[in-house]
Formats: sequence, structure tokens, C-alpha cells
Amino acid sequence: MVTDSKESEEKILKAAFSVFLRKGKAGARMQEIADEAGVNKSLLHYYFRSKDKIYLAVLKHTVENFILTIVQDLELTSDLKEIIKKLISKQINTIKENSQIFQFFMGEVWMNPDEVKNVFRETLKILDKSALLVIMERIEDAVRRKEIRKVSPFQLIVNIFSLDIFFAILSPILFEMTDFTEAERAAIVENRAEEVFNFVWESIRLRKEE
Amino acid sequence: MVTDSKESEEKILKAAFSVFLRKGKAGARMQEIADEAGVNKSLLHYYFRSKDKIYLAVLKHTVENFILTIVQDLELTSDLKEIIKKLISKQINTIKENSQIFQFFMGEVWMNPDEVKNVFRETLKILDKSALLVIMERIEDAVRRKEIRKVSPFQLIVNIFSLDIFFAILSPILFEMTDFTEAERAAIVENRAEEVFNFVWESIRLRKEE
DNA sequence: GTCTATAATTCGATAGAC
DNA sequence: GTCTATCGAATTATAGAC
Repeated sequence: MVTDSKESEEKILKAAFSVFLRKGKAGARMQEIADEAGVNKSLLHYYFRSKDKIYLAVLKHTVENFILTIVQDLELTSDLKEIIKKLISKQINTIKENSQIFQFFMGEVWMNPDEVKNVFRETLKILDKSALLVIMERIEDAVRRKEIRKVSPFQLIVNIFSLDIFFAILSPILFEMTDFTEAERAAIVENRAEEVFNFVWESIRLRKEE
Repeated sequence: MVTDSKESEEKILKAAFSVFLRKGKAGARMQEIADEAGVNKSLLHYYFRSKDKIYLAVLKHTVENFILTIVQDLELTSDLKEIIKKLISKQINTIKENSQIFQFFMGEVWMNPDEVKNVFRETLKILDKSALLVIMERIEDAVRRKEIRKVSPFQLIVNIFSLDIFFAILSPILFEMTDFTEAERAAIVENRAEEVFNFVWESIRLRKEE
């Protein structure tokens, strides 16, 4: 069956994305990708030469997704409290909608650290980092204005992202350690953004009487 | 070469631990385990029947390690501030010394969620959870005594663990986004426990003037 | 561009000698 | 308990027809 060339290539990429995310680099099978794409296995090599090359394309996509989630493009007109609240809720929503990507990424960081680091570096060159820099500058500014206590902007961002992503990946396992009912668990997941914001804001806001 | 039976089995387990942690379930090779253990490949099947069985033994070990790191056995005589400070520094030290285990665990949660969940459940039955329960009870108590603001003990523990483990796994990657020198990076890693404690304690401590 | 057929290799597992 | 030899299945990759 002859179809548009772009069409097959895109179908393969989409299927590869799905399979690699579920099975990881070592567990992914070319045949499974071909089946899911609805094309012949040979076409995978025709378009991408090797499994490694397909994996690299998928990895690049997840790294972009990862970085853009940390960065997030925000309106910076409002005050810092609102900026942080939006950053957290946007991050948590993005992670919730793409949880497989982040779980895959965490796994690959450990399995292929050098490969991930290289892709990460290259992706950073291309992507627009200004959004992150602007937020970090805004945090430094808030420290100077005594709106919040003295914190390292980098560490604050890392802390926020830790609270967002770790819970998203491990909450199913961690709940095993508790007696929460299904309804309670759902409520905790639902309110995670608010919980994180409170936790963070209570930590950094400056009180008048101190 | 005939050696003590226990000796070979232990060498295999140790090698399997090393290989599975580096390569994951799908990427690990029986031959590589045999080589690293210095025994014949057939012995792996003689002692463990199949690759799956060896993997399961390794997974159990990592799950125990994971749970015991969250729990940590602490002196509970001092005040809550000291308890939390010790919990954080102990967690961070444990994670630093066994970072491969936690990275492996994060990866396996995504690749084999059901298998991990099962092992997790079984391990919880065996392990002594009292240490965690005592800490959570101590947190609730502190809330009642107005030593700290109202927090969910579960979420506080999860938040602390998130801040500890996420940074340990991803800091090499995240540093790629910054201009820190090697010395600065080392200092940040070195001071992570203090940073996390400050972040947490500032968030939950109650001020007099409020 | 797409398909069939198959080469080339790798891998988990087992049989059987010692 | 340990080793050699090998099976059989799975998997990546390619050659070549259409």
C-alpha cells in the first residue's frame, strides 16, 4: 500500500513514542512499533536506519517536554505569590497529563545517563530559556524587596519541581503505606497543587512581626 | 570447580544485584551476571530457575531499602525540630550512598508497576512500620500542641522524601540548566540536607506573632 | 515506498556428562 | 554442584522483488 511518505514516518514516530515510553529502550521491540504504527517492520529501518536512531528521536521529545514543564511560560505581571501558584498548578497539570513521559525520563536518566545528558544539553541550546531566567530574576528581586526570605532561586525551583513530580510518579506506591480510602486518595491527588503551594509559600513568605 | 553451595548462590545474587541495577530488567543479561559472579551461566538456572526469579530477589532487596529509607529509625526523645532534622539528614545520606538503588526503583515503578506494587505490599507486611507510625504520631501531636502549623503527617513525610530523593537523582541533569561552577555544585550538594531542613522547617514552624 | 523472506546474532533455558 | 554443548525462540537488520 503506497501512502504519503510523511504519513508513514509520522505514524512510526507516534508508535515508537508509545512503545518506548511503555517498555523503555531495552524492552521496546521493533515489531511492536511496526504493529502499532500499522506498517511493515522494514519501513522502520527505511526511515530511521536503526532502533537506536528511533530511540534518540523519542528521547529528544521527552527531554523537550521535561524542560518545558520546568520552565513554563507565565504571565509575570502579577505578584510573586500568584506567579508561584500558577507555576505549581501548571507543572502539576502538565505532569498529570504526561505522567508516562516523566516516568520514562526518570528511568532513562539512570539507564543511559550520558545519552540523556547529551540530549539535554543540545535541547537547552535550542529551547528558549528566557521564561525560566525571568522567573528566577523575579525571585531574586522579591528577595531584595523583602517580599520573601532569602532563598536561592535555583533551589526554590528545584524544590517546587521535586514536590510536583515525585508525588505524581510515586503516589500509587506510597499510598500502599497508608490506610487512606480510595476517596481520600483521590482528594489528596486532586488537592496536590494547593498543598504544594501552601507548603512552599509558608516556607518563603516573610512575616511582618519578625 | 566445586565450592561451598552457599558461596556460589551469594556470588550470583551479588552480581545480579549489580547488573540489574545498571541495566534494568529488560537490559540485564544472564551471561553478564554469570561473568560478574565468576560462575557458569548454568548455575544461575540451577539456583534460581529463571531470570524472572533472580529479578524478583533483586527487586525485593531494593524495595526493602526504599521503605527503610523513608521510615528511618530515630531517637524520638528530642523535640520535633531535631527529629525532622535527623530524618532529613539520614534520608539524604542513605540515598547518597545507595543512589543506584533509588534510581533503579524509580525506573522499575514505571516499567513493572504491578510487580513493584506486589513486592511493596508484601515487604510492608514483614517490615516493622512502627518507626514511621511513631514519627507520624509525633507530628500529629506537635500540631495539637501548636508547635507547628496544621499539616497532614503523610503529606509532610512525602514532601520531605520528595525533596531528598528527587534532587539526588536529577541534580546532575538539572545543573546543566545553570552556570554553577564545579565547586558551587559540590557546595550545593553538600548543603542539601541543611537546605531541605530549612525549607521544611520554615514552612511548618509556628510563629508567636500570628 | 512497501512488502516478503531471510540472514546474523543474541539470549534464556535445558540436557547430560562428570 | 559445576561444566560443556546445544536447542529453540526472539530480535535487529538487510537483500531484493514489486
